[in-house]
Amino acid sequence: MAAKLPHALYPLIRKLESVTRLSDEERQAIESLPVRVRTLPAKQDIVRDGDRATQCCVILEGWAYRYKFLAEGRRQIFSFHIAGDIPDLQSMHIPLMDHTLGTMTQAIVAFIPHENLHDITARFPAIAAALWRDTLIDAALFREWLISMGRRPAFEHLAHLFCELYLKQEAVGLAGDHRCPLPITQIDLADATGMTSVHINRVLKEMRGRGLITLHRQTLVVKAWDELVRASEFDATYLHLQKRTAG
Amino acid sequence: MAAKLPHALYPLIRKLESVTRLSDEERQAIESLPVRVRTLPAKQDIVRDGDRATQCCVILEGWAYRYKFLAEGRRQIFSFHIAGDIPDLQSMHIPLMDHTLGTMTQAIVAFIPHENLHDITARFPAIAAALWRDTLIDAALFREWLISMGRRPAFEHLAHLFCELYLKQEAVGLAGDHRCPLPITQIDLADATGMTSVHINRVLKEMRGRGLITLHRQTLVVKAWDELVRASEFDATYLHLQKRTAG
DNA sequence: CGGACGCTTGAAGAGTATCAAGCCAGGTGG
DNA sequence: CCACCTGGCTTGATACTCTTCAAGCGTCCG
Repeated sequence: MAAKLPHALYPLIRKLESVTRLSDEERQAIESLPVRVRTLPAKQDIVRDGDRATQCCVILEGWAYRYKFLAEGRRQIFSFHIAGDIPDLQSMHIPLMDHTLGTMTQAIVAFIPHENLHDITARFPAIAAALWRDTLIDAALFREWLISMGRRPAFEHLAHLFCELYLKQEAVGLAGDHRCPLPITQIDLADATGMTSVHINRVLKEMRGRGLITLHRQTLVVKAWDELVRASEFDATYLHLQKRTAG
Repeated sequence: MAAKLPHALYPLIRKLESVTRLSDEERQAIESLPVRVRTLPAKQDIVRDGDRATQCCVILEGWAYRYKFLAEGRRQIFSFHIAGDIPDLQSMHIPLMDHTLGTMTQAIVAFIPHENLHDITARFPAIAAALWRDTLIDAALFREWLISMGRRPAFEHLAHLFCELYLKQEAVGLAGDHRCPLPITQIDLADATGMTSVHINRVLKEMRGRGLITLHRQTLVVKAWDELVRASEFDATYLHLQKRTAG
Protein backbone atom coordinates (compact mmCIF):
# COMPACT_ATOMS: atom_id res chain seq x y z
CA MET A 1 0.00 0.00 0.00
CA ALA A 2 1.46 3.32 -1.06
CA ALA A 3 1.26 6.05 1.59
CA LYS A 4 -1.24 8.69 0.60
CA LEU A 5 0.33 12.07 0.02
CA PRO A 6 -1.33 14.90 1.91
CA HIS A 7 -3.57 17.01 -0.27
CA ALA A 8 -2.24 20.43 -1.35
CA LEU A 9 -4.96 22.17 0.67
CA TYR A 10 -4.13 20.23 3.83
CA PRO A 11 -3.05 23.38 5.74
CA LEU A 12 -6.47 24.89 5.06
CA ILE A 13 -8.32 21.76 6.10
CA ARG A 14 -6.23 21.54 9.25
CA LYS A 15 -7.13 25.09 10.11
CA LEU A 16 -10.84 24.68 9.44
CA GLU A 17 -10.96 21.47 11.43
CA SER A 18 -9.40 23.19 14.40
CA VAL A 19 -12.58 25.24 14.44
CA THR A 20 -15.39 23.12 12.94
CA ARG A 21 -16.03 19.45 12.43
CA LEU A 22 -16.10 18.64 8.72
CA SER A 23 -17.97 15.64 7.35
CA ASP A 24 -16.22 13.34 4.89
CA GLU A 25 -18.34 14.81 2.14
CA GLU A 26 -17.34 18.32 3.07
CA ARG A 27 -13.68 17.45 3.28
CA GLN A 28 -13.87 15.82 -0.13
CA ALA A 29 -15.60 18.87 -1.55
CA ILE A 30 -12.72 21.02 -0.35
CA GLU A 31 -10.16 18.59 -1.70
CA SER A 32 -11.78 18.63 -5.11
CA LEU A 33 -11.64 22.41 -5.38
CA PRO A 34 -9.62 23.32 -8.46
CA VAL A 35 -6.40 24.88 -7.18
CA ARG A 36 -3.53 26.49 -8.96
CA VAL A 37 -0.44 26.19 -6.80
CA ARG A 38 2.44 28.65 -7.23
CA THR A 39 5.71 29.38 -5.50
CA LEU A 40 6.24 33.12 -5.11
CA PRO A 41 9.41 34.98 -4.19
CA ALA A 42 9.61 37.15 -1.07
CA LYS A 43 8.15 40.66 -1.17
CA GLN A 44 5.86 40.10 -4.09
CA ASP A 45 2.37 41.52 -4.23
CA ILE A 46 -0.39 38.95 -4.75
CA VAL A 47 -3.39 41.30 -5.14
CA ARG A 48 -3.06 45.04 -5.09
CA ASP A 49 -5.04 47.91 -3.67
CA GLY A 50 -7.56 48.84 -6.38
CA ASP A 51 -7.54 45.45 -8.13
CA ARG A 52 -10.76 43.57 -8.79
CA ALA A 53 -10.11 40.07 -7.46
CA THR A 54 -11.53 36.97 -9.12
CA GLN A 55 -9.88 34.37 -6.92
CA CYS A 56 -8.74 33.82 -3.34
CA CYS A 57 -5.37 32.72 -2.11
CA VAL A 58 -4.55 30.05 0.46
CA ILE A 59 -1.11 30.31 2.07
CA LEU A 60 0.42 26.82 2.06
CA GLU A 61 3.90 27.76 3.21
CA GLY A 62 5.70 30.97 4.15
CA TRP A 63 4.42 34.31 5.35
CA ALA A 64 2.22 37.00 3.83
CA TYR A 65 0.89 40.31 5.03
CA ARG A 66 -1.75 42.86 4.16
CA TYR A 67 -0.93 46.54 4.02
CA LYS A 68 -1.78 49.84 2.45
CA PHE A 69 0.28 52.82 1.36
CA LEU A 70 -0.61 56.42 2.07
CA ALA A 71 0.93 59.59 0.74
CA GLU A 72 4.61 60.29 1.48
CA GLY A 73 5.50 56.64 1.73
CA ARG A 74 3.61 56.07 4.96
CA ARG A 75 2.48 52.47 5.22
CA GLN A 76 0.18 50.58 7.56
CA ILE A 77 0.35 46.81 7.92
CA PHE A 78 -2.96 45.22 8.97
CA SER A 79 -2.12 41.58 9.51
CA PHE A 80 0.44 38.82 9.18
CA HIS A 81 -0.51 35.47 7.68
CA ILE A 82 0.83 31.95 7.87
CA ALA A 83 0.06 28.53 6.40
CA GLY A 84 -3.65 27.73 6.34
CA ASP A 85 -4.78 31.36 6.16
CA ILE A 86 -6.88 32.80 3.32
CA PRO A 87 -5.86 36.43 3.72
CA ASP A 88 -8.06 37.73 0.91
CA LEU A 89 -11.15 35.65 1.61
CA GLN A 90 -13.07 38.89 1.91
CA SER A 91 -12.62 39.46 -1.83
CA MET A 92 -15.24 36.75 -2.38
CA HIS A 93 -17.89 39.26 -1.37
CA ILE A 94 -15.96 42.51 -1.83
CA PRO A 95 -13.97 41.99 -5.02
CA LEU A 96 -12.65 45.55 -5.14
CA MET A 97 -9.48 45.49 -3.07
CA ASP A 98 -9.01 48.36 -0.63
CA HIS A 99 -5.53 47.21 0.36
CA THR A 100 -2.69 45.01 -0.87
CA LEU A 101 -1.79 41.42 -0.07
CA GLY A 102 1.83 40.42 -0.54
CA THR A 103 4.37 37.80 0.43
CA MET A 104 6.93 38.51 3.12
CA THR A 105 9.06 35.40 2.60
CA GLN A 106 9.21 33.04 -0.29
CA ALA A 107 5.82 31.36 -0.19
CA ILE A 108 3.76 28.58 -1.69
CA VAL A 109 0.19 29.65 -2.31
CA ALA A 110 -2.89 28.05 -3.85
CA PHE A 111 -5.35 30.09 -5.87
CA ILE A 112 -9.05 29.19 -5.93
CA PRO A 113 -11.50 31.00 -8.25
CA HIS A 114 -14.31 32.88 -6.49
CA GLU A 115 -16.74 30.97 -8.67
CA ASN A 116 -15.82 27.67 -7.05
CA LEU A 117 -15.88 29.16 -3.59
CA HIS A 118 -19.38 30.53 -4.16
CA ASP A 119 -20.41 27.15 -5.40
CA ILE A 120 -19.00 25.18 -2.47
CA THR A 121 -20.45 27.60 0.13
CA ALA A 122 -23.88 27.39 -1.50
CA ARG A 123 -23.77 23.59 -1.41
CA PHE A 124 -22.26 23.23 2.07
CA PRO A 125 -23.59 25.66 4.69
CA ALA A 126 -21.11 24.25 7.22
CA ILE A 127 -18.20 25.23 5.00
CA ALA A 128 -19.75 28.66 4.47
CA ALA A 129 -20.10 29.04 8.23
CA ALA A 130 -16.50 28.00 8.84
CA LEU A 131 -15.19 30.46 6.27
CA TRP A 132 -17.45 33.22 7.50
CA ARG A 133 -16.24 32.57 11.02
CA ASP A 134 -12.68 32.84 9.78
CA THR A 135 -13.31 36.32 8.42
CA LEU A 136 -14.93 37.26 11.72
CA ILE A 137 -11.86 36.20 13.65
CA ASP A 138 -9.87 38.29 11.23
CA ALA A 139 -11.99 41.24 12.32
CA ALA A 140 -11.48 40.35 15.99
CA LEU A 141 -7.73 40.67 15.46
CA PHE A 142 -8.22 44.07 13.85
CA ARG A 143 -10.13 45.16 16.94
CA GLU A 144 -7.35 43.98 19.20
CA TRP A 145 -4.82 45.81 17.07
CA LEU A 146 -6.97 48.92 17.45
CA ILE A 147 -6.72 48.58 21.21
CA SER A 148 -2.96 48.22 20.98
CA MET A 149 -2.65 51.24 18.74
CA GLY A 150 -5.00 53.42 20.69
CA ARG A 151 -4.44 52.54 24.28
CA ARG A 152 -1.23 50.58 24.78
CA PRO A 153 2.19 52.21 25.06
CA ALA A 154 4.92 50.96 22.75
CA PHE A 155 6.33 48.31 25.05
CA GLU A 156 2.97 46.71 25.83
CA HIS A 157 1.93 46.98 22.21
CA LEU A 158 4.93 45.10 20.90
CA ALA A 159 4.81 42.52 23.68
CA HIS A 160 1.15 41.92 22.86
CA LEU A 161 1.95 41.42 19.19
CA PHE A 162 4.60 38.83 20.04
CA CYS A 163 2.16 36.90 22.20
CA GLU A 164 -0.35 36.92 19.37
CA LEU A 165 2.10 35.81 16.69
CA TYR A 166 3.45 33.02 18.85
CA LEU A 167 0.03 31.63 19.76
CA LYS A 168 -1.27 31.83 16.20
CA GLN A 169 1.59 29.66 15.06
CA GLU A 170 1.39 27.32 18.01
CA ALA A 171 -2.30 26.73 17.33
CA VAL A 172 -1.55 25.21 13.92
CA GLY A 173 1.56 23.35 15.00
CA LEU A 174 4.12 25.76 13.57
CA ALA A 175 5.59 26.71 16.93
CA GLY A 176 6.16 25.34 20.38
CA ASP A 177 8.37 25.63 23.40
CA HIS A 178 7.97 29.40 23.35
CA ARG A 179 9.96 29.81 20.20
CA CYS A 180 8.75 30.48 16.69
CA PRO A 181 9.76 31.79 13.28
CA LEU A 182 9.34 35.52 12.90
CA PRO A 183 10.50 36.70 9.48
CA ILE A 184 9.56 40.30 10.19
CA THR A 185 12.00 43.19 9.90
CA GLN A 186 12.02 46.05 12.38
CA ILE A 187 10.63 48.26 9.64
CA ASP A 188 7.69 45.87 9.23
CA LEU A 189 7.12 45.85 12.97
CA ALA A 190 7.10 49.64 12.87
CA ASP A 191 4.53 49.73 10.08
CA ALA A 192 2.38 47.20 11.89
CA THR A 193 2.43 49.05 15.21
CA GLY A 194 2.34 52.62 13.95
CA MET A 195 5.79 53.44 15.29
CA THR A 196 9.16 54.18 13.72
CA SER A 197 11.76 51.50 13.24
CA VAL A 198 14.09 53.48 15.50
CA HIS A 199 11.65 53.22 18.34
CA ILE A 200 10.97 49.56 17.65
CA ASN A 201 14.69 49.01 17.95
CA ARG A 202 14.78 50.71 21.34
CA VAL A 203 11.81 48.81 22.66
CA LEU A 204 13.32 45.53 21.49
CA LYS A 205 16.51 46.47 23.28
CA GLU A 206 14.58 46.96 26.49
CA MET A 207 12.76 43.65 26.07
CA ARG A 208 16.08 41.93 25.63
CA GLY A 209 17.50 43.80 28.60
CA ARG A 210 14.63 42.71 30.80
CA GLY A 211 15.15 39.12 29.72
CA LEU A 212 11.75 38.71 28.12
CA ILE A 213 12.66 37.72 24.59
CA THR A 214 15.37 37.37 22.04
CA LEU A 215 14.77 38.02 18.37
CA HIS A 216 17.53 36.94 16.11
CA ARG A 217 17.87 35.45 12.65
CA GLN A 218 14.11 35.55 12.15
CA THR A 219 13.44 33.54 15.26
CA LEU A 220 11.55 34.77 18.28
CA VAL A 221 12.42 33.12 21.58
CA VAL A 222 10.18 34.04 24.49
CA LYS A 223 12.32 33.58 27.55
CA ALA A 224 9.70 34.66 30.06
CA TRP A 225 6.25 33.92 28.67
CA ASP A 226 4.28 34.69 31.81
CA GLU A 227 5.96 38.01 32.21
CA LEU A 228 5.41 38.89 28.56
CA VAL A 229 1.73 38.08 28.99
CA ARG A 230 1.51 40.13 32.14
CA ALA A 231 3.39 43.09 30.69
CA SER A 232 0.96 43.30 27.77
CA GLU A 233 -2.22 42.32 29.61
CA PHE A 234 -2.54 39.60 26.99
CA ASP A 235 -5.80 37.65 26.97
CA ALA A 236 -6.08 35.11 24.14
CA THR A 237 -9.89 35.13 24.05
CA TYR A 238 -10.00 37.33 20.95
CA LEU A 239 -8.08 34.73 18.94
CA HIS A 240 -11.05 32.37 19.39
CA LEU A 241 -8.81 29.32 19.18
CA GLN A 242 -10.70 26.11 19.67
CA LYS A 243 -8.07 23.94 21.25
CA ARG A 244 -6.89 26.24 23.96
CA THR A 245 -3.15 26.28 24.31
CA ALA A 246 -1.41 25.48 27.51
CA GLY A 247 0.33 28.88 27.29
CA MET B 1 -57.13 51.63 1.12
CA ALA B 2 -55.19 51.93 4.34
CA ALA B 3 -51.53 52.85 3.93
CA LYS B 4 -49.28 49.95 4.82
CA LEU B 5 -47.11 50.68 7.85
CA PRO B 6 -43.42 50.07 7.24
CA HIS B 7 -42.21 46.85 8.79
CA ALA B 8 -40.19 47.13 11.99
CA LEU B 9 -37.10 45.80 10.21
CA TYR B 10 -37.39 48.33 7.41
CA PRO B 11 -34.09 50.03 8.31
CA LEU B 12 -32.32 46.69 7.93
CA ILE B 13 -34.00 45.92 4.62
CA ARG B 14 -33.15 49.38 3.34
CA LYS B 15 -29.53 48.84 4.24
CA LEU B 16 -29.31 45.37 2.68
CA GLU B 17 -31.02 46.59 -0.49
CA SER B 18 -28.49 49.36 -0.83
CA VAL B 19 -25.99 46.56 -1.31
CA THR B 20 -27.83 43.54 -2.77
CA ARG B 21 -30.98 43.00 -4.73
CA LEU B 22 -33.48 41.00 -2.63
CA SER B 23 -36.21 38.91 -4.24
CA ASP B 24 -39.76 39.23 -2.92
CA GLU B 25 -39.36 35.87 -1.28
CA GLU B 26 -36.20 36.94 0.47
CA ARG B 27 -37.70 40.22 1.64
CA GLN B 28 -40.69 38.33 3.00
CA ALA B 29 -38.40 35.90 4.79
CA ILE B 30 -36.70 38.81 6.54
CA GLU B 31 -40.02 40.40 7.39
CA SER B 32 -41.25 37.23 8.98
CA LEU B 33 -38.26 36.90 11.28
CA PRO B 34 -39.46 36.90 14.87
CA VAL B 35 -38.30 40.17 16.38
CA ARG B 36 -38.51 41.52 19.88
CA VAL B 37 -38.42 45.31 19.73
CA ARG B 38 -37.23 47.31 22.72
CA THR B 39 -36.59 50.93 23.53
CA LEU B 40 -33.39 51.33 25.51
CA PRO B 41 -32.11 54.36 27.43
CA ALA B 42 -28.83 56.04 26.53
CA LYS B 43 -25.58 54.52 27.77
CA GLN B 44 -26.92 51.05 28.37
CA ASP B 45 -24.96 47.94 27.54
CA ILE B 46 -26.71 45.53 25.17
CA VAL B 47 -24.21 42.65 25.26
CA ARG B 48 -21.11 42.65 27.38
CA ASP B 49 -17.54 41.54 26.99
CA GLY B 50 -17.50 37.91 28.13
CA ASP B 51 -21.17 37.22 27.53
CA ARG B 52 -22.32 34.29 25.41
CA ALA B 53 -24.78 35.81 22.93
CA THR B 54 -27.86 33.94 21.71
CA GLN B 55 -29.38 36.71 19.61
CA CYS B 56 -28.37 39.62 17.41
CA CYS B 57 -29.49 43.19 17.60
CA VAL B 58 -30.67 45.46 14.79
CA ILE B 59 -30.50 49.18 15.48
CA LEU B 60 -33.78 50.72 14.37
CA GLU B 61 -33.27 54.19 15.77
CA GLY B 62 -30.56 55.98 17.73
CA TRP B 63 -26.85 55.31 18.06
CA ALA B 64 -24.82 52.44 19.48
CA TYR B 65 -21.12 51.73 19.78
CA ARG B 66 -18.76 48.87 20.47
CA TYR B 67 -15.93 49.21 22.92
CA LYS B 68 -13.70 47.43 25.36
CA PHE B 69 -12.22 48.36 28.72
CA LEU B 70 -8.63 47.74 29.75
CA ALA B 71 -6.97 48.09 33.10
CA GLU B 72 -6.91 51.53 34.75
CA GLY B 73 -10.08 52.67 33.04
CA ARG B 74 -8.53 52.85 29.60
CA ARG B 75 -11.17 52.29 26.94
CA GLN B 76 -11.07 51.75 23.21
CA ILE B 77 -14.12 52.36 21.01
CA PHE B 78 -14.15 50.25 17.83
CA SER B 79 -17.16 51.50 15.90
CA PHE B 80 -20.23 53.68 15.90
CA HIS B 81 -23.57 52.32 14.68
CA ILE B 82 -26.76 53.82 13.29
CA ALA B 83 -30.17 52.62 12.12
CA GLY B 84 -29.97 49.51 9.93
CA ASP B 85 -26.75 48.21 11.45
CA ILE B 86 -26.41 44.83 13.15
CA PRO B 87 -23.41 45.63 15.34
CA ASP B 88 -23.16 42.17 16.90
CA LEU B 89 -23.83 40.12 13.80
CA GLN B 90 -20.50 38.42 14.38
CA SER B 91 -21.96 36.76 17.50
CA MET B 92 -23.88 34.45 15.13
CA HIS B 93 -20.65 32.58 14.50
CA ILE B 94 -18.60 33.73 17.50
CA PRO B 95 -21.05 33.72 20.40
CA LEU B 96 -18.42 34.52 23.04
CA MET B 97 -18.23 38.31 23.10
CA ASP B 98 -14.74 39.79 23.20
CA HIS B 99 -16.06 43.35 23.60
CA THR B 100 -19.16 45.22 24.64
CA LEU B 101 -22.02 46.66 22.60
CA GLY B 102 -23.95 49.53 24.13
CA THR B 103 -26.29 52.38 23.30
CA MET B 104 -25.00 55.93 23.08
CA THR B 105 -28.36 57.66 22.80
CA GLN B 106 -31.79 56.39 23.62
CA ALA B 107 -32.35 53.73 20.99
CA ILE B 108 -34.94 51.39 19.52
CA VAL B 109 -33.50 47.97 18.79
CA ALA B 110 -34.85 44.69 17.49
CA PHE B 111 -33.52 41.38 18.79
CA ILE B 112 -33.42 38.32 16.55
CA PRO B 113 -32.46 34.87 17.94
CA HIS B 114 -29.36 33.30 16.37
CA GLU B 115 -31.45 30.24 15.65
CA ASN B 116 -33.65 32.12 13.23
CA LEU B 117 -30.70 33.82 11.60
CA HIS B 118 -28.99 30.50 11.04
CA ASP B 119 -32.19 29.18 9.58
CA ILE B 120 -32.74 32.06 7.18
CA THR B 121 -29.11 32.08 6.00
CA ALA B 122 -29.26 28.33 5.32
CA ARG B 123 -32.43 28.74 3.29
CA PHE B 124 -31.41 31.91 1.41
CA PRO B 125 -27.79 32.01 0.27
CA ALA B 126 -28.33 35.54 -1.05
CA ILE B 127 -29.27 36.74 2.44
CA ALA B 128 -26.28 34.92 3.89
CA ALA B 129 -24.05 36.61 1.34
CA ALA B 130 -25.49 40.03 2.10
CA LEU B 131 -24.97 39.59 5.83
CA TRP B 132 -21.51 38.14 5.36
CA ARG B 133 -20.65 41.09 3.16
CA ASP B 134 -21.87 43.38 5.89
CA THR B 135 -19.44 41.89 8.41
CA LEU B 136 -16.66 42.22 5.84
CA ILE B 137 -17.34 45.93 5.42
CA ASP B 138 -17.24 46.14 9.20
CA ALA B 139 -13.72 44.74 8.99
CA ALA B 140 -12.82 47.20 6.23
CA LEU B 141 -13.71 50.04 8.58
CA PHE B 142 -11.49 48.52 11.28
CA ARG B 143 -8.63 48.50 8.79
CA GLU B 144 -9.19 52.12 7.94
CA TRP B 145 -9.28 52.97 11.64
CA LEU B 146 -5.97 51.15 12.00
CA ILE B 147 -4.49 53.41 9.34
CA SER B 148 -5.80 56.47 11.13
CA MET B 149 -4.43 55.31 14.45
CA GLY B 150 -1.09 54.23 13.14
CA ARG B 151 -0.22 56.67 10.45
CA ARG B 152 -2.38 59.77 10.60
CA PRO B 153 -1.68 62.70 12.93
CA ALA B 154 -4.51 63.85 15.18
CA PHE B 155 -5.95 66.46 12.87
CA GLU B 156 -6.14 64.16 9.85
CA HIS B 157 -7.41 61.34 11.98
CA LEU B 158 -10.35 63.28 13.34
CA ALA B 159 -11.13 64.85 9.97
CA HIS B 160 -11.16 61.38 8.46
CA LEU B 161 -13.56 60.13 11.10
CA PHE B 162 -15.96 62.99 10.43
CA CYS B 163 -15.95 62.23 6.70
CA GLU B 164 -16.71 58.59 7.46
CA LEU B 165 -19.52 59.31 9.89
CA TYR B 166 -21.14 61.80 7.56
CA LEU B 167 -21.06 59.50 4.53
CA LYS B 168 -22.31 56.50 6.47
CA GLN B 169 -25.37 58.45 7.48
CA GLU B 170 -25.87 60.03 4.09
CA ALA B 171 -25.82 56.60 2.46
CA VAL B 172 -28.94 55.53 4.35
CA GLY B 173 -30.71 58.85 4.12
CA LEU B 174 -29.99 60.06 7.64
CA ALA B 175 -27.90 63.03 6.57
CA GLY B 176 -27.52 65.46 3.69
CA ASP B 177 -26.33 68.90 2.81
CA HIS B 178 -23.09 68.26 4.69
CA ARG B 179 -24.73 68.25 8.04
CA CYS B 180 -25.59 65.29 10.26
CA PRO B 181 -26.40 64.22 13.80
CA LEU B 182 -23.33 63.40 15.86
CA PRO B 183 -24.27 62.45 19.42
CA ILE B 184 -20.67 61.79 20.40
CA THR B 185 -18.95 63.47 23.34
CA GLN B 186 -15.35 64.61 23.16
CA ILE B 187 -14.50 61.82 25.58
CA ASP B 188 -16.01 59.30 23.16
CA LEU B 189 -14.08 60.83 20.28
CA ALA B 190 -10.94 60.48 22.39
CA ASP B 191 -11.60 56.81 23.12
CA ALA B 192 -12.33 56.16 19.46
CA THR B 193 -9.17 57.84 18.19
CA GLY B 194 -6.76 56.83 20.92
CA MET B 195 -6.25 60.41 22.12
CA THR B 196 -7.21 62.34 25.24
CA SER B 197 -10.31 64.48 25.39
CA VAL B 198 -8.10 67.50 26.01
CA HIS B 199 -6.35 66.99 22.75
CA ILE B 200 -9.60 66.31 20.90
CA ASN B 201 -10.80 69.63 22.19
CA ARG B 202 -7.75 71.40 20.81
CA VAL B 203 -7.99 69.75 17.43
CA LEU B 204 -11.67 70.65 17.21
CA LYS B 205 -10.76 74.20 18.02
CA GLU B 206 -8.34 74.28 15.14
CA MET B 207 -10.90 72.76 12.76
CA ARG B 208 -13.36 75.43 13.75
CA GLY B 209 -10.67 78.08 13.39
CA ARG B 210 -9.84 76.92 9.89
CA GLY B 211 -13.50 77.04 8.96
CA LEU B 212 -13.82 73.33 8.21
CA ILE B 213 -16.60 72.30 10.56
CA THR B 214 -18.79 73.24 13.46
CA LEU B 215 -19.87 70.72 16.05
CA HIS B 216 -22.54 71.91 18.39
CA ARG B 217 -25.57 70.44 20.13
CA GLN B 218 -24.81 67.01 18.72
CA THR B 219 -24.83 68.24 15.15
CA LEU B 220 -21.88 68.19 12.82
CA VAL B 221 -21.87 70.79 10.05
CA VAL B 222 -19.16 70.41 7.46
CA LYS B 223 -18.57 73.89 6.14
CA ALA B 224 -15.80 72.94 3.71
CA TRP B 225 -16.28 69.33 2.60
CA ASP B 226 -13.65 69.31 -0.11
CA GLU B 227 -11.06 70.70 2.21
CA LEU B 228 -11.95 68.21 4.94
CA VAL B 229 -11.56 65.41 2.43
CA ARG B 230 -8.25 66.78 1.24
CA ALA B 231 -6.92 67.35 4.74
CA SER B 232 -7.59 63.75 5.71
CA GLU B 233 -6.75 62.11 2.37
CA PHE B 234 -10.21 60.64 2.57
CA ASP B 235 -11.11 58.03 -0.05
CA ALA B 236 -14.54 56.46 0.40
CA THR B 237 -13.67 53.21 -1.37
CA TYR B 238 -13.30 51.31 1.89
CA LEU B 239 -16.92 52.03 2.83
CA HIS B 240 -17.98 49.96 -0.20
CA LEU B 241 -21.19 51.95 -0.58
CA GLN B 242 -23.20 50.87 -3.57
CA LYS B 243 -24.85 54.10 -4.55
CA ARG B 244 -21.88 56.38 -4.59
CA THR B 245 -22.55 59.73 -3.04
CA ALA B 246 -22.02 62.98 -4.84
CA GLY B 247 -19.68 64.04 -2.05
C1' DC C 1 34.99 43.34 -3.06
C1' DG C 2 31.25 46.49 -3.20
C1' DG C 3 26.64 47.52 -2.39
C1' DA C 4 22.28 47.01 -0.26
C1' DC C 5 19.68 46.12 3.50
C1' DG C 6 18.77 45.78 8.15
C1' DC C 7 20.21 46.89 12.78
C1' DT C 8 22.02 50.20 16.30
C1' DT C 9 22.88 54.47 18.69
C1' DG C 10 22.97 59.63 19.83
C1' DA C 11 21.03 64.30 19.99
C1' DA C 12 17.39 67.33 19.35
C1' DG C 13 12.58 68.38 18.53
C1' DA C 14 7.50 67.71 17.82
C1' DG C 15 3.21 65.99 19.15
C1' DT C 16 0.48 64.53 22.55
C1' DA C 17 -0.40 63.44 27.53
C1' DT C 18 -1.00 64.92 32.21
C1' DC C 19 -2.49 67.84 35.76
C1' DA C 20 -5.22 71.45 37.24
C1' DA C 21 -8.65 74.85 37.14
C1' DG C 22 -12.65 77.26 35.53
C1' DC C 23 -16.78 77.70 32.70
C1' DC C 24 -21.32 76.77 30.82
C1' DA C 25 -25.84 74.55 30.13
C1' DG C 26 -29.32 71.48 31.44
C1' DG C 27 -31.73 68.89 34.77
C1' DT C 28 -33.33 68.17 39.61
C1' DG C 29 -34.94 69.11 44.04
C1' DG C 30 -36.21 72.20 47.62
C1' DC D 1 -38.48 79.68 40.68
C1' DC D 2 -34.11 79.61 42.06
C1' DA D 3 -30.01 76.93 43.87
C1' DC D 4 -27.47 73.42 43.15
C1' DC D 5 -25.11 69.74 40.87
C1' DT D 6 -23.38 67.21 37.23
C1' DG D 7 -21.48 66.27 32.77
C1' DG D 8 -19.28 68.11 29.12
C1' DC D 9 -16.38 71.71 27.24
C1' DT D 10 -12.31 74.92 27.43
C1' DT D 11 -7.79 76.59 28.50
C1' DG D 12 -2.91 76.97 30.48
C1' DA D 13 1.47 75.05 32.10
C1' DT D 14 4.41 71.32 32.24
C1' DA D 15 6.14 66.63 31.27
C1' DC D 16 7.08 62.81 28.54
C1' DT D 17 6.81 59.48 24.79
C1' DC D 18 8.03 58.91 20.46
C1' DT D 19 9.84 61.02 16.08
C1' DT D 20 13.25 62.97 13.22
C1' DC D 21 17.71 63.41 11.52
C1' DA D 22 22.11 61.67 11.18
C1' DA D 23 25.75 58.56 11.29
C1' DG D 24 28.02 54.12 11.72
C1' DC D 25 28.14 49.09 11.73
C1' DG D 26 27.47 44.21 10.44
C1' DT D 27 26.18 40.79 7.20
C1' DC D 28 24.60 38.68 3.28
C1' DC D 29 24.91 38.23 -1.64
C1' DG D 30 26.00 39.11 -6.34
